[in-house]
Amino acid sequence: MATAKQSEKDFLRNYNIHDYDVPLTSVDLVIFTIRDQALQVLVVKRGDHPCKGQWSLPGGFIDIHNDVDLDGAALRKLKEKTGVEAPYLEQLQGFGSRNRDPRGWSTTFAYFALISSDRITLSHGGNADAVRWCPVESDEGLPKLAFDHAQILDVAVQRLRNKVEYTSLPAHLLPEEFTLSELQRVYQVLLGRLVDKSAFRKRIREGDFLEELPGKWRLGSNRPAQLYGLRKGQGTVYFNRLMTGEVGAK
Amino acid sequence: MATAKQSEKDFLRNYNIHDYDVPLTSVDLVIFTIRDQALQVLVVKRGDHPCKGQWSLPGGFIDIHNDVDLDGAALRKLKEKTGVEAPYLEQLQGFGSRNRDPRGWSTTFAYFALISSDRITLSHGGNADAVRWCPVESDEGLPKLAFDHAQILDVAVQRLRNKVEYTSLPAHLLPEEFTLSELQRVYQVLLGRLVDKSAFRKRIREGDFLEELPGKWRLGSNRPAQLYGLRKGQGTVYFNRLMTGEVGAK
DNA sequence: CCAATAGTGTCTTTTAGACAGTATCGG
DNA sequence: CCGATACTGTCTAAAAGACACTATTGG
Repeated sequence: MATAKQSEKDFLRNYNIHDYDVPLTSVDLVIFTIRDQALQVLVVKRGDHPCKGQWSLPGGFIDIHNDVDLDGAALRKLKEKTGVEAPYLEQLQGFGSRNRDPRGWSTTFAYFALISSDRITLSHGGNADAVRWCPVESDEGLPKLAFDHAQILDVAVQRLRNKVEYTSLPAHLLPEEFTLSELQRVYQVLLGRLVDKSAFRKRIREGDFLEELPGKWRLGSNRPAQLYGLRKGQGTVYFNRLMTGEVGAK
Repeated sequence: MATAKQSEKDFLRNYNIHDYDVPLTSVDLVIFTIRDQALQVLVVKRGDHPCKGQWSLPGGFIDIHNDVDLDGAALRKLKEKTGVEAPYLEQLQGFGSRNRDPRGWSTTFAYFALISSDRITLSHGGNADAVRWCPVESDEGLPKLAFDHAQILDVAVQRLRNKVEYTSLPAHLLPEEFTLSELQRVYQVLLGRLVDKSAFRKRIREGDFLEELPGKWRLGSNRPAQLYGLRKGQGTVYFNRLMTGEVGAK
């Protein structure tokens, strides 16, 4: 047994990754928010080669001396761009091919994040217009993205829209306190259709992931609205049916 | 404009990945099948360091000179181990950290595959018992796996069991021709519970992803059963509700 | 009082759930 | 005829869908 262990030790001592041809590895982020009643995504202007000057998703190489794991690397990059500490962050999908980066075979771990737009101050590196929000839908609003980032964004939007149908994810796009009507509007923006108020509220109530904030109200020139917050220590709720209804269908 | 292009060319000419510290990158496979009415997974005995002699999931480094993209790399490895060409293959999740491999910071793209056990002849490299199927459940059946492969397997099993509740995925675990009862048994094995026959068949019929094979029957000492096959050119079907029923609940 | 938005009640329609029943083979 | 498995029909219960109704503010 000592021999086998010794043999492994010898192997590791002699192992040098620089002897091999390996792909590049990065982490890229698709950071979503709701602004002006529309789904928007964060893009940055590249300051370095390759694709210098083009817009792209925020991201970059893994720093093997400082990053501990993939999630950590993604969180680090999110913090660098937005200052946000603990939003909703989920691994989206890996992408990798010999073509996607002119420097050679490269892979990326794409993450997608949901944040409330009012929690953020965009950190513009040196360049003043280096970071901005873009509406996902409008054809003129979204610039051509570097690398395969348009494809990554597509996959992310699909995944988000899909999950809206059966999860409580959209709540992460709102500030800490919000009304049910505000939440419903977010769902409607993401779904691209109106949903029935009564059915929506029944659904949310049964999901049981919100808590009423006692005595807190959104005031206006109408009936005050109860404020809610995400129930602590409760992850994403998966409903057991899709949201199939549409208002005015009959 | 010519200057910017030239600048990018100069940059790429001088770029050498060996100047940087990058992580290792591999692709690992969780290959599922149904054998003996149980969910089983393919494991291989490692022939090389590190973790030589330990069981692990099949996989290995990306070959940047021959692989075109991630999916291609995964398909190549699947073919090497099982000879299967076109099963159900889906990217599971990326894993990466400084600890998971003794050689240093490493990442892996885990895939999961579903295949029919009767389509396969395991290709035993040089070593006769280098590849085998293991039941996923039984505690004694599954050996300790190298690296973080136990965790990867866990995530894969969770994902599969989850998708069974609302997709047509389990059909890929059967041979080309099968009966509805056989399909129901697969669902039951994966769900770990019995489901009502009538409700099951209604669900499958409405999913409309199977086609009756006219004049083909499974015979026995009972009423013959209609054989079905997957409808061509139709991807996975997502039902809009979970399979909530349980037999004998009332 | 009116406009505007918040929130609830109720009837209808759909569909899953439960289980009993019929069908068709070999022996 | 019997055992076994395939397949269908029907009643019931529960939930979603549709929409009208009431509630409460500011002006």
